[in-house]
Amino acid sequence: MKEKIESLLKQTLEDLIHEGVIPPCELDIASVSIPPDKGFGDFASNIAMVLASRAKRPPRQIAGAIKDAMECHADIIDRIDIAGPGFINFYINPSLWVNILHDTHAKGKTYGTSTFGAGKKVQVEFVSANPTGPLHIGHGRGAAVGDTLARILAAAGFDVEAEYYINDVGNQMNILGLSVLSRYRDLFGQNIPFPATGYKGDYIRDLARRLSEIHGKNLLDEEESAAIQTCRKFASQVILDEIKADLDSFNVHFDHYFSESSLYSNHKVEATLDDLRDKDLSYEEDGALWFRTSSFGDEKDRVLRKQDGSLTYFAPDIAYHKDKIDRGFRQIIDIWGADHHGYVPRMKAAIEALGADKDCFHALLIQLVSLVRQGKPVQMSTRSGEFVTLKEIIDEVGKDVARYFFLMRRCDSQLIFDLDLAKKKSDENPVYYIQYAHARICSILANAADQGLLSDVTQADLSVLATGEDLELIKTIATYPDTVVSCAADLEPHRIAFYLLELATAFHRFYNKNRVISDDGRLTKARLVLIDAVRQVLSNALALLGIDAPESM
RNA sequence: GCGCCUGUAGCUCAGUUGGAUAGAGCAACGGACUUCUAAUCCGUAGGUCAGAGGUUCGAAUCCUCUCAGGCGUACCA
Repeated sequence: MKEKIESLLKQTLEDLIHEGVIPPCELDIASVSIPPDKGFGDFASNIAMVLASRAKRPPRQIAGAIKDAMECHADIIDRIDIAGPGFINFYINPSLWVNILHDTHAKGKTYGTSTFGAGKKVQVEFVSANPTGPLHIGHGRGAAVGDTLARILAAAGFDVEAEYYINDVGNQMNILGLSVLSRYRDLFGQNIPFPATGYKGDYIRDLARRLSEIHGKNLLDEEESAAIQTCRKFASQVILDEIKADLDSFNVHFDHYFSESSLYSNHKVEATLDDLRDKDLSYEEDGALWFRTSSFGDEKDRVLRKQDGSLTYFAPDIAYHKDKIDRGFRQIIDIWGADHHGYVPRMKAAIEALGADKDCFHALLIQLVSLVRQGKPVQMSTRSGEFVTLKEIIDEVGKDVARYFFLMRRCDSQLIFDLDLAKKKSDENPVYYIQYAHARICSILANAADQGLLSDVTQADLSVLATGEDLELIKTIATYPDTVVSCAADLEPHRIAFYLLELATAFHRFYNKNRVISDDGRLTKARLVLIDAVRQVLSNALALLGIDAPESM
């Protein structure tokens, strides 16, 4: 609908430029928006004000010329007003609005999808937590955002891949092995001081216990490095399996798990380092190998290989992103915790140095989540083992509430997750408000089915819906496809959460003021079509957030 | 010190990328169930958009400075 008005406006502008009424300009500036108040029509354009200084004529006069030229489209536009400093307000012919419902019905689950990103391969990489411990609440936000963003991009027509990068190489994995071995020895009375940097969570003791069930006390006799290896391998495998199970119960799905160690076994790290050296992008200094990231906007050069000969985290990460580029992704979206924001310039530099367009890389930074229980902040730290796991959150408040809470804020705004609030099954909880709207509709549809009213609704005369709350509902349904596109274009999934509230509100208001099933047969049929469309859109939008749409509550 | 994010109603947050009288939810107050689910609806009240300058027809939005909170500033990951 919006596009229709926009193209009409552009066409009119072109004609007026041709006639010399207004000076030449790019047609792109002719955009149409939904006004803040219903009194300003269905759509509005500020084009006359934008053109005013260029045309050296008052905006209202230009608006008048545009209005006169557009009034011939009476089949689409009911009325055109000029308001305020020079806004052009369009009132759409109600019979056109009503047609949206045919569209919703015909498209069903695909209503809201588009070809916006057609033909473009994008990758979203998220969570990517080290397999050194269970996922905690901070990972939960990244998981919900990443998974939802992937769903939104797919709905907008992109060819999307969701990927998890497993950091299964490096020092923290040895610390994990050492931590488990230490607890294992404890079980057999060997009291060796626990490593200062070790992981202290109870899950480490569980892993040690399970290891003892498999190996008995055999690991005590092994050489320490071999025993650490055994512990490490076992622990990371078990933990990764648990992470996958947690993600599954959170309705988060990945197309691909990418192992860091594969970069080594396929010699990709080596190849990348060679590549950088051959292009003179790296150099030796002070016994270390440096990458000239400062030539690409970073504030200083970065170390690839340390003095002790081992590689930094950065080195394989460059190889990893080179691999992403080689896989043909037009957009590479990394979802990171905001505490990693200092890492963005060097990754961008790396992308550019690798010869890719630096704008193809987006680091989406997710701000911190702090947990509040009974009004008090819950302290968390992975190393000390004091953290609330994602699994605990899901068990406590449910998957749907947890996902919605993570998705209802802009990513760059810090999130206070109030556990007591999340558990309340009341007005304070927006998730139930939205799901309740869906359940209510299902209930009405079931009633209608019992009365045999659903048989010939496709022939319903929808023109009876052209007023009041019925029309408001239709207009809200009509904005859904645009909302999905804007979320995909701006990488802002929270807008779907707000859209759902808006649609649920419009429905509840409609419900309280009107009856769907009434003595008026024509109106009943039309309204059954209407609420089924609302049900469909609620269900589609909830699916983007990975939240269930219950048929009864 | 430098860099990034945030600051909007008592609380939690939106604000379509510069547009019209700044909006929701919760909390407060007052109403609505003989009716398809009251986990709902309607009404009232609530604001120096942290502060000060600037840019222009027009600023919560863009620029500069100040203040406050968070994060970062590794040859850690």
